[in-house]
Amino acid sequence: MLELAVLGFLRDAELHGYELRKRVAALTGHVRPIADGTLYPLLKRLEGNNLIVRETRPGQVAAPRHMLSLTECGEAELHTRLARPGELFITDENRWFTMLAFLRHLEDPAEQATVLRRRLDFLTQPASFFWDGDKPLRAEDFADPFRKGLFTIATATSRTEIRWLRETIAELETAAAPA
Amino acid sequence: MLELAVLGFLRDAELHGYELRKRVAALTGHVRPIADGTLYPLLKRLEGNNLIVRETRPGQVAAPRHMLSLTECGEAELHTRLARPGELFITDENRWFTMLAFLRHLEDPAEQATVLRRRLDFLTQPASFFWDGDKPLRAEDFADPFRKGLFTIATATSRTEIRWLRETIAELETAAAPA
DNA sequence: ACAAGATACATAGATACCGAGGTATCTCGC
DNA sequence: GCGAGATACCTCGGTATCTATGTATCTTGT
Repeated sequence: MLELAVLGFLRDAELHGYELRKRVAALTGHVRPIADGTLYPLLKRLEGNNLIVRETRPGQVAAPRHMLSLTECGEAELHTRLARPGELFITDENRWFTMLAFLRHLEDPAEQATVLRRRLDFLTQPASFFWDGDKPLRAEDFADPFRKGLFTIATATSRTEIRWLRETIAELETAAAPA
Repeated sequence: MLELAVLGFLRDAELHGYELRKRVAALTGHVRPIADGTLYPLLKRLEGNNLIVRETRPGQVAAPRHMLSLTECGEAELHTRLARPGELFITDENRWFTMLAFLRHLEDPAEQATVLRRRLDFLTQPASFFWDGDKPLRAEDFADPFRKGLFTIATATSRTEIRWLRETIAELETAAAPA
C-alpha cells in the first residue's frame, strides 16, 4: 500500500522523504503517521529497483534533502498497479482509498471504469456481518449499541460509495465512447 | 487486530477454527477472508500464552474439530485490550471497527465512554488531506473526480460516525452517573 | 464410482509495517 | 548561549499477515 502511495505522490510532484511522509500520513483524511523505519528502507528498495531516483540538495530549512522523483520505469510500474490491482486493493479500505487517490493517473476512462466496477461488485455482494442468512439487518435489530453504531456507520459509507461509484462509472463510460 | 477479533468472538461463544475464520472474514461488513496461514499459528500462540484452550471433538460434518474457548486469562486480556487500546486501534479503520464490535464486553459505561472519546478526539482534529491550510475543502474544490469521490465518502463516514459518537457518549455518561 | 467442493487443520517462507533508537542541522524563545 | 522543537535522514529487531502448499474427511451430483 505504501509503495503505491509513494509512487502516486511522486507522480504528482517530486518530493523529499520528509514531505512524502507527511502527505502519506494525511492520505485517508486523518493523520495516521507512518514510521520512519517503514519509509526510508522502502525508498531504498524503490531506488534499487530503479523506480525512483534521488538527488541530494542543500536543505531549505535544515538538513540536506534527498529530492525524489519517478523514473520512466516507476511510471510504468504505477500504471500497472493502478490498472491491475490485487484483490486486497479492492477489498481493504485503506488500500482502496489509496487507489482512489491516484486513479486519475490511469488516464484511460475505460480502464478507470473497470477498476471502479470491481469495487462496486465487491460492495454489492450480500455476504456480510450485517445479514441474517439472506435478509439484511436493520439498525433496530441490534441490542448492542456499539454494533448498532458499527452498522450505522458501515451502511452510511456503503450507500454513499455505491451511489458515487454508479454515477462515476456512467460518466466514464460516456467519456470512453463519445457520441 | 486479529488477536482482538479472536478473543472477542470466543467471548461471545466457543467456536472451532473454521467457523472463527468465517466470522472474522465478515467482520467489517464485507467478506475479507483471512488466510489459514494467519489464523492457525495465531491460535497456537494464544494457546501457548494460556489465553484460550482447545478441545478436540469429532467433526459434525467432516474432519474433527478443535473447539476453542477463552480461559479466565483470556477474558482478562480481552478486557485490557478493550480498555487500553494502542493508538493504532483508535486511528486505523479496520482495527477501530474491530474494537466497536466487542466494546460491549467492557461492560463499564465509563470505560466505554473513555474509549469512544479518544476516537472522537481523533476524528475532530482538523489536520487532514482535506484541508487547504486552515480552511476546510468542499467537494466542488476537487477537479479530479476520484479524489472528489474519496472526499465525499470520507466526509459522509466521518459525519455519521461523529454524530453517533456524541450521542452514544452522552447516553453512556447518564448511564454511568444515574440520577 | 468418481470428481468436485465444502469442511477442517497445519507449516514454510516471504513481505509489510512498526517501534525504539540514533545522527545532524537550523530556528526561536528565554 | 542554551534548550526545545522542527526539519531531515537512517538502522535494527520484531510482529503481523500473506501466499503457497499439503493433509484428511465428508457430501453431493452424475
